[in-house]
Amino acid sequence: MPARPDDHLTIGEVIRRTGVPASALHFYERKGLIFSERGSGNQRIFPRHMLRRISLIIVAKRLDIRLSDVAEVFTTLPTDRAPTHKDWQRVSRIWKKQLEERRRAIENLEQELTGCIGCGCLSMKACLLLNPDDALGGRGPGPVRLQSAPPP
Amino acid sequence: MPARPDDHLTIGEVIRRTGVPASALHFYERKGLIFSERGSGNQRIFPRHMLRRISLIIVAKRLDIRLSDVAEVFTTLPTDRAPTHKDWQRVSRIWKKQLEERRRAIENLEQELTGCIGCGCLSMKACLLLNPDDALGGRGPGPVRLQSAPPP
DNA sequence: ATTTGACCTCAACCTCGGTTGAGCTGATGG
DNA sequence: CCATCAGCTCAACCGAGGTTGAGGTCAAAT
Repeated sequence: MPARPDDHLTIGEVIRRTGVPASALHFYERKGLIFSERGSGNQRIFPRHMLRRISLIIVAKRLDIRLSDVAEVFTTLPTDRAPTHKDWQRVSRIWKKQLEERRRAIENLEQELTGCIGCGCLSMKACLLLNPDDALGGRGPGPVRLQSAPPP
Repeated sequence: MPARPDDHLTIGEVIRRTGVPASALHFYERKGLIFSERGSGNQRIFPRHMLRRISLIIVAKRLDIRLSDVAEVFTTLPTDRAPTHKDWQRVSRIWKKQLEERRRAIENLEQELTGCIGCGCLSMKACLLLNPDDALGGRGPGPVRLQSAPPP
């Protein structure tokens, strides 16, 4: 039973409370997502409010948000205390928008695919599925550049 | 101007028609998604109908379908001729279902997140966002195992 | 005769989100 | 005195989906 001050946790305690393994915590620390002080023997000592950040990382993982995006919103979070309810609302609304975007992208693909199921042409020059950002039509007949933008 | 028989293409021709770089074609071949005969100097000679398979791969990429899934549906495709319209319909309906599943998963997350924006507890033992497959409640009070299944 | 172009193979490298293992220290208990 | 545990660092590895580069071959053009 470590006689830690009540607002600091060892990595073992953090692991028990969050379920996040040490290797991942180390990793997050290296990425600057979380941070710790160090104890007498160089052990990590986490301020208790770090649990909140870790919760946010766990949520982000569920939402398939990349850690770099997490890092970005984390720059707007206080480092010396737990994020407030308002902080959470801001962050979660950002992430909700990302979800919405993803959903809309999928809905668009569903539309396209539905249209193309009946067609089935898969023509390299005419098929919408094969030519996403299709500016096709302004360039007259003939072969059309695929996949990459025209060179400048 | 290579005097190829009209139903066979060099890799260069395939690249020009599909926009897929040689490195990717090599890769797809190693993965068993496409195949080629070899010419006098060991060059790949692609049967023309291979363009259809490549189209399917391109579509799958747009849909964020993994190559292993593509490989799976490809086992149901003819290897000696182009897939028929029916083949395409079967495959595209499978992929459409995958899109639907993904959309529904996102919709669920959106729901959860919306619920949690107001709450903001992010409690390690009570928060739905943090405890996905929550069997919570059958196990009484006290700390609840996170992330991993209970040991057997 | 040689240079160019198209093609080949094989091995190494990249990102992302970590995991695994080797080898170390420092505190605690018997 | 020594074992054990908790923690540390650093380097290597995984899988997905390729890309990049070195070095070799072959045929056509100069």
